[in-house]
Formats: sequence, C-alpha cells, structure tokens
Amino acid sequence: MNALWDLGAASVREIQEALPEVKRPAYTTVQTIIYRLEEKGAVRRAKKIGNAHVFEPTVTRKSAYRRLVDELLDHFGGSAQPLMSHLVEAGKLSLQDLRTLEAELARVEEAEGAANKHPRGNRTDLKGRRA
Amino acid sequence: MNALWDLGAASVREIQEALPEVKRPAYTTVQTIIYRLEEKGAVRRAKKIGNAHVFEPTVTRKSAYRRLVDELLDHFGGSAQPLMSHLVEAGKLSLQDLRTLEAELARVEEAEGAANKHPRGNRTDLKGRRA
DNA sequence: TTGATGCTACTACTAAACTAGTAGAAACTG
DNA sequence: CAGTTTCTACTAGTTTAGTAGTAGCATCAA
Repeated sequence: MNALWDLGAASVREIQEALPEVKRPAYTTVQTIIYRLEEKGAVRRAKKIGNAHVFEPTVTRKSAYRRLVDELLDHFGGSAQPLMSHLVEAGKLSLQDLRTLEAELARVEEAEGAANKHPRGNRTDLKGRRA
Repeated sequence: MNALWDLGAASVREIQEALPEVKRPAYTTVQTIIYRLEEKGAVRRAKKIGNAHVFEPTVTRKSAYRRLVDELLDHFGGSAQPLMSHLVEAGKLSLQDLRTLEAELARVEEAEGAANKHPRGNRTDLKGRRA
C-alpha cells in the first residue's frame, strides 16, 4: 500500500517499479496483492490507460495507520502509556515532539469544549474511532 | 501470550482456564498454540508437575510490545509523530501523560549524558533496539 | 492392579497471506 | 496486417494461524 499511497494512483507496473529493487516481487505478485486489496475495498480501479487499469487507494494512509495503532493498543490493554514510554526510551521522541503534542492536545480540548464556537474543521472523526 | 504473561508460568490447562469464558478455545487448541510458540522460542518448558508440562514465557510482554511498535513504525516511515498525534486526537493521552513522558525523557537524557556517574540501572536495553 | 481421568504428541482441516506461473486478449510498431 | 510487448484473469503452491479431534501413556484412587 505504501507505494500506492506515495504514487497516488498507479498501474500494477508502476507500483511494482516503485518498490525497492531488493526484494522486489514479481509483477504478478504485485498484481495479486492489488486484486486482493480491491476485494477488501482498500483500492479501486480508477480508470484505464491503454489496456492497463489504474488503481487508487480508497483509504488514506493515515486512517490505515490509525486502525493498526488501535489494534495494537487493544492487544495491550488499551493503554497508550507503555507504548509512549517505549518511544521515549528508544529516542524516537524529542522534547520538541512532546511540546508539539501538548499544543495539539490543548487545541483538541478547546475544540471539544467549544466545538461550535470555533469550528476548526478537520476533526470530523475525532469521535469516530472504529469499534 | 497475554494469559501466560499474567500467570507467569502455567500448564496448558491453567492457560486455557485463564482465558475468558466466552470464546474459550478447546484444550487442544491452546496446546497447539503453546507448542507453536515453543517452536518459535517464545515459551519454554520450565518443569513438569505430575505428567503435565509447565510453560513459561521466554520473552517479556514489554519486549514483545516493543517489537510490534517498532515494526509498526517501520511500516510508516519510522516517525513516531503521526502515531502520537493520533493518540492525542483519540483522547488516549492526557496532559498528565505527556508531562510524565517529559520527565521520563529528561531522565533518559541525563542518563545518556552521564551514564556512569549516575548508574540508575534499569536501562540495560536502551540502546538494544532490535535491528 | 485396574479403571478413570488427565495430559501429551500427533494429525487434520480451514482460511488467509505471500508468492508466482500461464494462457490468452489487447494494444502498439513497423 | 503480423509480430512483439504488455496486461489481465485465472490458477496454484507454500506458509502460517486458528481450531480441534484421537490414540495412547501416565498417574491416581480404590
């Protein structure tokens, strides 16, 4: 999926060629994967160029990411704290990052409190987390 | 695995019974899972009580968690920021949590800078992240 | 010592993911 | 138009996870 997200929309060939040369799977392998993603509704055929289909993602990278994160959390009791601790210890988060997050949190909380007064948009699914 | 981590060490029967009554799998199902985990080195036979084997985990819950988190990060470019953002937006992280993390970060950084002066222990694998 | 009970070890089936090959249609090239 | 290239659609083998059944040995209680 990552390749397709990077490309926006692409044919099987384009996707295959976008993959790193090492461990680049056979053309038909990519094709099969795309077909299956199509069955699952993650991509769709956007149009046809020549006789080749152009596929495009139907889910955003972000929403897929979220789904995975939520799944991971479920497996570990739903608490984010240990996850975070790990990231901090592994040096994946800087103080700067944390500050940014605090700001974000403040923004979110303000929006929650006064959702209609300050319609900031882009929080359509704040409450819409998958089950 | 979660059940086994909770129990510390247990026989197949104990593990099975520790599982939630709803969707509790058959005894032999649990057995098969344990055997396969053994093949993969995630558990080992600690001892034998009567004719039953007692299994114990060979990896900590924490390290398994880390492995999954790292894997997830790899799939998404290795940056933790979007992951965090999601957690904040989903309301899984409080300001309090962030403060705690900041403190943790400060502690880690101090330890990095003066690792030998203040041996605080418990950071044996700070650098030992899997490849 | 014998029958009941519990556990092991092995086998089996299904579904899903990963990988890739083949036949034949479509489209381009000259 | 005929040959070449490029796709599609279909088929197929391997792995892994999930679920569970069965045969037989071990153990324990009477």
